Amino acid sequence: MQQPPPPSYLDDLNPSQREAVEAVEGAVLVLAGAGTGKTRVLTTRLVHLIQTHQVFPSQILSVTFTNKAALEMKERVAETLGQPVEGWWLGTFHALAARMLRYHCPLVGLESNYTILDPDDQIRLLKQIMEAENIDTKKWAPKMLISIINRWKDRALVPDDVSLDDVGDVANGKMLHLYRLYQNRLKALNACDFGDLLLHMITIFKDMDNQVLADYHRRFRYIMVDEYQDTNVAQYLWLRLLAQGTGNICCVGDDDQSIYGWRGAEVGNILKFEQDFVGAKVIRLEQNYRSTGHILATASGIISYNQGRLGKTLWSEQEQGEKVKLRGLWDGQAEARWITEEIEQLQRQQWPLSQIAILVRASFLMREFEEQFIKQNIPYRVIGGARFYERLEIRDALAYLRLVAQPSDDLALERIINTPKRGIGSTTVQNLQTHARTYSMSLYVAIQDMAQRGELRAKVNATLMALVDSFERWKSLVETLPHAELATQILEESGYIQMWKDDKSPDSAGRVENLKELINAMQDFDSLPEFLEHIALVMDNQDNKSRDQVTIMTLHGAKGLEFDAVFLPGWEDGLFPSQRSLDELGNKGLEEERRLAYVGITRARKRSTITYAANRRMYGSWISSIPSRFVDELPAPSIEVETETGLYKPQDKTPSYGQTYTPRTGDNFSGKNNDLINKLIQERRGGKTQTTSPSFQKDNRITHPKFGEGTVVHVEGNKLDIQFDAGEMKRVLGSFVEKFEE
DNA sequence: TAGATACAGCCTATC
DNA sequence: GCTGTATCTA
Repeated sequence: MQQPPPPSYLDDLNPSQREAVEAVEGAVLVLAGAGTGKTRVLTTRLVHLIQTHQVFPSQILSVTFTNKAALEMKERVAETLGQPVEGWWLGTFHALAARMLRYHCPLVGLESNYTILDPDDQIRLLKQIMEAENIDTKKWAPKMLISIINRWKDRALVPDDVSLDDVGDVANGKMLHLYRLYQNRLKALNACDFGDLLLHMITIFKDMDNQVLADYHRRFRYIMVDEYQDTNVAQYLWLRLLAQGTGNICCVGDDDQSIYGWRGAEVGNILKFEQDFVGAKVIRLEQNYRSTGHILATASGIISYNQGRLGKTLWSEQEQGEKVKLRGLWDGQAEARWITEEIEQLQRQQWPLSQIAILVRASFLMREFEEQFIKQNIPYRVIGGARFYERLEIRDALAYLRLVAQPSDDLALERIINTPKRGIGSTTVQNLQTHARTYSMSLYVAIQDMAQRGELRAKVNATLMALVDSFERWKSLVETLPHAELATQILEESGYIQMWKDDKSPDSAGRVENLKELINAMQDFDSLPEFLEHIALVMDNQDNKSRDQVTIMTLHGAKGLEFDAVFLPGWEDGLFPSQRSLDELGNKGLEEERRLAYVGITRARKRSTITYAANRRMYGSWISSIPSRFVDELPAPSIEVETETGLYKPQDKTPSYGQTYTPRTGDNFSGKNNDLINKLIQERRGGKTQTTSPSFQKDNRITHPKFGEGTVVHVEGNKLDIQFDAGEMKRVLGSFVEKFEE
């Protein structure tokens, strides 16, 4: 018998890629360095399973971190196969867990129409609990405490699992108690948060009295995981429980690109893979197809300073190319100006703008670039910022819909009970909450109950009964009216749309548009609950990458992407590596920052440029910095230094980070000339117009709305000491006074 | 109840 | 330097 020829989809793979594709049985870890064809391996492997091993797509579970990654995989597989794949379990950890939980939620005490709370709801809920427990929400920020709970959930710790040593004196030693109360509240609200989606499924899997895990073992023959270095403990356990069936699990990742430790990712998962899955095969993808030699050498040079790596040696057949440029500049504005000039030069040399990116450590750095681009008329797009479903008006509209779908959703009711304004104040809401708590009922029921007992003031009673009547009417329409029409009706009858139409602020028109877009999006779904789950788990910002624009984004956002030319500004100690990471996580934090640098440099195909500024405006005051310690780690043979004299001499580095730099009061530094630009930026972003408050100097004449006219005698940051003409000497904030032109 | 003033805190960001 | 929120006052 003759061997059949190997399938053609294997043709373009190098030996290690091919090995990774063909190793279908058992546990496999594919260590895929930056630019080594990771996505290609994942998609080809799936095609291989389906075509050569005759696996049904419904027997394959593929997990990603983002919807974008899932979508990309789906598209690429369809492309290779020539048709879309049906029945494949492909999605994010949370979407897949939610899909499972819909079936099994009664096992953890939830009804199938449970609500998935967003991070904002989580905070509000915890805050309420803290207030009820008399814990000072000023001393202990709810935002901070909820992140402790989230980290516990990342580690798959339910309240019973949390050890007392873990708790410390946070929230006066009541942290664990708060966690318990929080979980109880969620159950009472028939809700769960993102972490619970996985945690509940793990609880169900571990319970031997049900057959749930055994059923999934029969169902899934092959499991594939992308970005394994970003998994947290809960995700690892979820995967491991599922993989216990056939033992066929293939994880793809790169320990050098682990940059999400701060949100619970556990690099240990990838480092310990061989111990966790006994007999695991480790395959390294080391041939880089993306970057030129110097870029690769620079990235490798930096990352080699990290300890405890699995170790990979990236190599490439590409030419050495240009050296990585390094440039120091006077301040953030000069930096933006210089990079803009570089980009204009690339533009003249016919580099497409869509292949140029500016990757920043923190988003406040983006502003300076936007200003320059607007000035120079360079088209750009900013990735990041508020997502569609995070917008105020979308969240309000969703609250109405959530309440119709699930009347016990107290958080939704609180959100809209006085939006639009109905004359229901915090006192009324508090009374309702007390009543609801006393009788263990939802707020919605509490309204009806209090009304019946005649415990509400006549005016409030009338308003609330009208609201309840509306909701009852909308609820009765859920089954009969198409939900997009129902949503339109709700937003009109509640007066919510009208509220924005009447609003005079410049962004209200945009908000009305967004609401229309929301209703449009609803039409693609069969039911209201299905839509609500989609919006919580799957809704992505679609980016219009078709146009020829420079991309401005964070380093985190850039992982997985590539560009011809990449600019990496802000390489200053304290900013990058970020002081906060160093303070909070020490060497671990430093290494994660270094991996971020590695991710940044390896995004570039042909040109990589690193810059730093001696002075930068941060939160309104000026900060002087020294170049990032990573600058010293750049391998000299691959670097071309282009530094203005006097700004940076490696031998003569005087640590001055944190010192305040007194700005020149000239035009470059005052907010004066930026008013027009601010307006332009706001227009593009669709946001409201912001006013730049003028900077004040001694002897400026001012007016204050309350105290009248006066003279500035002393300036301290944004605080001014003013001698008022009426005789009084006062210290006021600059934002409350106006310059007075005589 | 709602508008005005005061003031803290701010990185990265998926679902 | 902006924004969200806590607190005060009409």
